[in-house]
Amino acid sequence: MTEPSPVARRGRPPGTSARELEVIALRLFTERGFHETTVDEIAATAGVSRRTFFRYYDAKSDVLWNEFDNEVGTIRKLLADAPAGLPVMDAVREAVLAANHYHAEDVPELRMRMSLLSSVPELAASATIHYDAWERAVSAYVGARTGQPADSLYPLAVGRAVLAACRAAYERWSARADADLTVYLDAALRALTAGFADAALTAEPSPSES
Amino acid sequence: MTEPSPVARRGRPPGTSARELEVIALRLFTERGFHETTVDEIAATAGVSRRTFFRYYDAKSDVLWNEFDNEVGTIRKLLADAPAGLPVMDAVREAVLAANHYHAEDVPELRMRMSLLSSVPELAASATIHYDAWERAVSAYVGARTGQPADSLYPLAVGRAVLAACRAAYERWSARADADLTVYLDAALRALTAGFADAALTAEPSPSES
DNA sequence: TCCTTTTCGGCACCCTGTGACGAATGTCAG
DNA sequence: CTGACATTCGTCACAGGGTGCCGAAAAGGA
Repeated sequence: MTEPSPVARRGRPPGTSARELEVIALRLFTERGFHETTVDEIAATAGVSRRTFFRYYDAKSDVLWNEFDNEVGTIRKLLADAPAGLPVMDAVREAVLAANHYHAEDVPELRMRMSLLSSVPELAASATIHYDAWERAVSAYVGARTGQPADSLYPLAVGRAVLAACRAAYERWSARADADLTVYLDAALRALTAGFADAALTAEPSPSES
Repeated sequence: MTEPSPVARRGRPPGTSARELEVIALRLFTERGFHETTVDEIAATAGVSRRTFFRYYDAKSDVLWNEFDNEVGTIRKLLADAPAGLPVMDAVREAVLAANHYHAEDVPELRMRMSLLSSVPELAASATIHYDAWERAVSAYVGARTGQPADSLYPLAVGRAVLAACRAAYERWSARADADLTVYLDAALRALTAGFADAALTAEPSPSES
């Protein structure tokens, strides 16, 4: 992501990386379960000490939120470049969809991560803090477009409701695995923009390629 | 709440109650902060041991979710009694508003609790599990009314989006304290049902009686 | 070789949460 | 009054998450 410096650095070289810890943790969590895997085991597998793990991540659960946190920056950028004439909710939907196009080779890992995040209560709880930044990215855009403070009722409600719809889409996609993630996201966000007026318009996506 | 048995019970009488622990914890959290207050201190103030606290609540943070958990039952009941002719989203909005009428004397405590729940990250994280039951109450109703499984995309999205809008209302009410909570809830839910089409319809409530 | 920089490891410590088990405190039956 | 029963409580031990502290390790640069 950010390695424009193949130049030799100064101090002792890192013994691992945030990404390596993430991959190892995801594997161990999937194999043995989240609660059954201790931070010591993750660190030991990576060949570092427990103390070092907590230098890369503030909490055990944070190790699975790397990619999601990156998505926030992507959405901010997409919203900033959205055409000013586009209706607000359309701009939001398109930005969210664009930020959720994954390469086919990344899908299996994405599935595992989402499966854990929705099935393990402790991980679901850790979501709140990370969701917050995502919501505020949307709220900030909506506030700017409507000329209201980002923390007033309308932008706040939009930001949270949009994430709520996306979470529903994530969850159904994760459970069914029969269509592209963006199909679910599009359906949920269109239903939201329609005020959930007609349930028939939001039937489950029909099977297609994943 | 449930004390239809003034008859003498059998074993050793309880040394405290869930409610007493809640009041004590709320006071200590407000005075010293959540993280700065240990479970030992709460228990000691109530005159019981730490182990006993965890017999009343599964986690330190659960102590502030008592009332909210009760609200879920109320909403379920209100939705069950909603007239079948009423549009789904209207029924949901009316049920939520009815469940959030508080006596004036309960408002200060409600404010303190909500203030903590939204300002302390650790408490915000604990919200997920409790919100889940709330969302499922709405999803179940929406699923029943639309003839879809409660865990399919549309009911799921509605349940979560409704809660999201309510949380935005809770937060603004908590921050401004200038109008009745139901005014904020009504505004947020109407904006949601309108698909967030017109921001002007969702200006902040103007000052009135609290 | 010595200095600076950066990361790492180990240790001590506090707190949350849980299981086990016996003691405390009440009612009820005889 | 006494013993059986039921329910809650307190103590203890323990695993694990998370943090502050400090010296050691491993690099580059002068």
